[in-house]
Amino acid sequence: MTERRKAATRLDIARTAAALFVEHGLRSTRAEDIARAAGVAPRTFYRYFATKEEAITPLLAVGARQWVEAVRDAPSALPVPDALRHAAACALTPAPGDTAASESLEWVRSLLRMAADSPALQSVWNDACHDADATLAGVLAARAGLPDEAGSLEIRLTAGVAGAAVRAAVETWAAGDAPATGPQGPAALAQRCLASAEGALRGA
Amino acid sequence: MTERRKAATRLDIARTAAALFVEHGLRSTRAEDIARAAGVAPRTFYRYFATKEEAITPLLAVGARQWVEAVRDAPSALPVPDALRHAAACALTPAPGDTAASESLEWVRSLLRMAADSPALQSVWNDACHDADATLAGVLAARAGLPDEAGSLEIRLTAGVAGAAVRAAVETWAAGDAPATGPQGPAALAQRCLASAEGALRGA
DNA sequence: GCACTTATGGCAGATTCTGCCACATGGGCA
DNA sequence: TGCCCATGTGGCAGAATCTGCCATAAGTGC
Repeated sequence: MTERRKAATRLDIARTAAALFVEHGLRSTRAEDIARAAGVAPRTFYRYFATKEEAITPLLAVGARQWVEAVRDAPSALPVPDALRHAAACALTPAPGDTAASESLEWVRSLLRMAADSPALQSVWNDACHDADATLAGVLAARAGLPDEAGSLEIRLTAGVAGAAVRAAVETWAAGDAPATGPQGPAALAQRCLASAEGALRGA
Repeated sequence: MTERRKAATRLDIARTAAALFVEHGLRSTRAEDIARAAGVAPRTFYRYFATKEEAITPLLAVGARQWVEAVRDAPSALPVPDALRHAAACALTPAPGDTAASESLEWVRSLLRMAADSPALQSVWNDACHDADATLAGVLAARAGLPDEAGSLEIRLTAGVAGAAVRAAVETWAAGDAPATGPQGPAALAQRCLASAEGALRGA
């Protein structure tokens, strides 16, 4: 239960940080400001995040998390490429009326745009993508029946390629003005990318 | 000419930093220590690198640079997947007797192992890989005749997939004890990965 | 050799980050 | 319920990181 509390404050801090970054700019927002606005002590902030830029990680990771979990929960009879595509569609398509999901995607867009001229934020996004690749590799390994072999070259390659495909889709969407749903939305783009990459995804 | 000088000191600092990291550990090496050992002022160090971890970037990027340039210099008649494979083979195979290339690879191995238990170093590696993807996308766009469209979804996808393949190969090699040449070397692994991913590389 | 651009060094100071310890909070158990 | 303990939190001191500013030196072109 205490785990749940920690995750909640973690998300609280993340949302607070993102809001401050968007409102006042990344540069003129200090870690102390985020902490105060989030209602925690500076020392506590640094127990959750190593740097102020890292504070937005939970917001960037939520989509990836849903994707990976959807892959885990996909019927094991489904071929890997299909499981990846279906999971991406689920994770990146906000259900009509689900404002939380839509707003989550819009936050990602705002943050990615901000990251365009901030190496530190860009780095956070890179890390988030890499973490997603790593956990996806673990899920694919489990799916393949391998006990703990997320380190296998084939698994790593598949996870990396799938991750690159979804990443390209999300970044392309975020760079434009298309709505989160529809043919230019992240889900649709990811379908196309994963389809293009299908040949490289059969290896797992 | 001043450009060349700057690149030289940049590499100097990088080598100094890597040596200190390996010898005394990342934690107990301060930015000031690196600066002194490299013969520059701390203030100058921070003009080259934003953080002490970032100082190793040039060492991680040299291989990627060679790969991308080999792709650029490949005959334009060569299909993209073949160009990528051939370039990877050239960039990751140290010529017999070329101790510089071999040692460069060994440095990468040491640094990647150190990065295994240092989020900050891992982040630097992620950034290096992403930079490589981005420049590769530019080269592929030029190859395809597109004026400046490194931002096209297809190009980005291809570069991302190719980058993921080579990255998986290099990381797998670095995690093991295989020599830099031979069937378990990075070049050979990259060949296999790029071959597996070939289906996803025809899009450009 | 002379002007000029540009890199470097040094210093002050803001900010970031960490170690340490005391306190509070919340979950488990009698 | 009431106590106990594990654990999260706050506060403070201090180290390390990072930046702005200006003076100086180095090197670049005329």
